[in-house]
Amino acid sequence: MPKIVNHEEKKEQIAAATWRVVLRDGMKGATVRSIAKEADISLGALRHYFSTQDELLAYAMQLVRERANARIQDILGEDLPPKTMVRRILFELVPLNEDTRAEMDVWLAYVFSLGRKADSLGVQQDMYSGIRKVIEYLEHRRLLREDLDKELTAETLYSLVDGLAMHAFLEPRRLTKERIAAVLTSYLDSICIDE
Amino acid sequence: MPKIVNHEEKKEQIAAATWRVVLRDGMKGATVRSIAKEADISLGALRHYFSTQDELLAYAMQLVRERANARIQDILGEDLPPKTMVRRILFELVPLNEDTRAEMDVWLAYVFSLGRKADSLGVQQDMYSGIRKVIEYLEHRRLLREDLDKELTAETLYSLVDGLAMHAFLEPRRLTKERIAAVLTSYLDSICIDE
DNA sequence: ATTTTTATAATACGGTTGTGCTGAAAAGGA
DNA sequence: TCCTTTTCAGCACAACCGTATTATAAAAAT
Repeated sequence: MPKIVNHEEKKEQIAAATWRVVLRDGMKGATVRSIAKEADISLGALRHYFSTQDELLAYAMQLVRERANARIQDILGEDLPPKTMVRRILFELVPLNEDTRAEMDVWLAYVFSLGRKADSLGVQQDMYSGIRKVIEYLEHRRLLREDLDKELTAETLYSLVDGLAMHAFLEPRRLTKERIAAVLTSYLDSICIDE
Repeated sequence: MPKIVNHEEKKEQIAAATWRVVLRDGMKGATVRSIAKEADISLGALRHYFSTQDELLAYAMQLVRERANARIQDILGEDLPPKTMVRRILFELVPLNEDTRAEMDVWLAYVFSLGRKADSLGVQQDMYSGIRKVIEYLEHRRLLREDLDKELTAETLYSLVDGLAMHAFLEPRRLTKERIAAVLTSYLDSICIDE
């Protein structure tokens, strides 16, 4: 056997380089050459790990999803008051620090570059059902106002979260993280029973 | 003087071809060549109206904005009950028919392809202030619940509108227009005084 | 009819793209 | 030591990109 190199680790390094390039130059600048340069490897080496550009981008972007999922799973493992836990989870889906902001920006640039393919590729498919579960969790803990339509509330919260992420991308100077947090908190309060 | 050709009209035809290309192939496929082909003109003819690609795209996308603005101005000119007028305006900002959906999809693909330039270019500048005015209009007509923070409410509504547009783009099969209308209507009701 | 200006077409050019191909270097197993 | 397999580098190629240049056609103005 040849030189030992952790395949998965190397692929993640390349994915990280991909993120940096997308953040710096947008999806248009995310060429295989510039990514290889950013990762400080040759074009041939890059192609050894990803045989096509689509494969590379799909991997790099799926990794973004997995990271976000992992963070949410961590929060679910903690022992927190229900409403605090819900707020913490929602705060992970919205750009409140430089890391999550970078993740969101990369993700948004990618999904919108897919054009009409985004639907069939099923990007962000389990997001709505995830938000749905959050709402049901609130109801189960008797924290949700009882006059609300659960489906509509979930859809509203879901749109609110991604709308905030979108505006944080397009207008980062106007939409500060404090403002994002305030919007999300106030909406959460508005659908919860006040006590 | 030479052959008479309505300059502005021709540019709008080319812009329309640009929209079709972006919808079909995404921003990546929006090359000057494919746009010229879609508009059924030569590359040289295209270049006679737009000397650079950026200029063409900027024109085509600003036209999208102007169309939306014009539709809203039309509604403002009508004589409608205040809440109906507000709902009608919000419905123009969200993809509820094939035309507005196409407009939104093209617009979203464009602004996200700009990457970090979007902020400095000030795309969708006056959107927030526009929503702000809608909220103030509701308050002035004594329709807005008085316990609400106006700024936060405007920011929430703004994010909700664009979040819905975004999801209509990414998940058109799940998020039907009926559902979009229901979400927007229910949120509008929730911030208005019930009577 | 001739001039002049615009509209359009055709072609060219330098650069970049994704991807394929070849071969060498490296390193564990025999 | 030799062999096999992985890792990686480099180059090549065809296609496409945005833009520039040039030439032709058309039509209003003189």
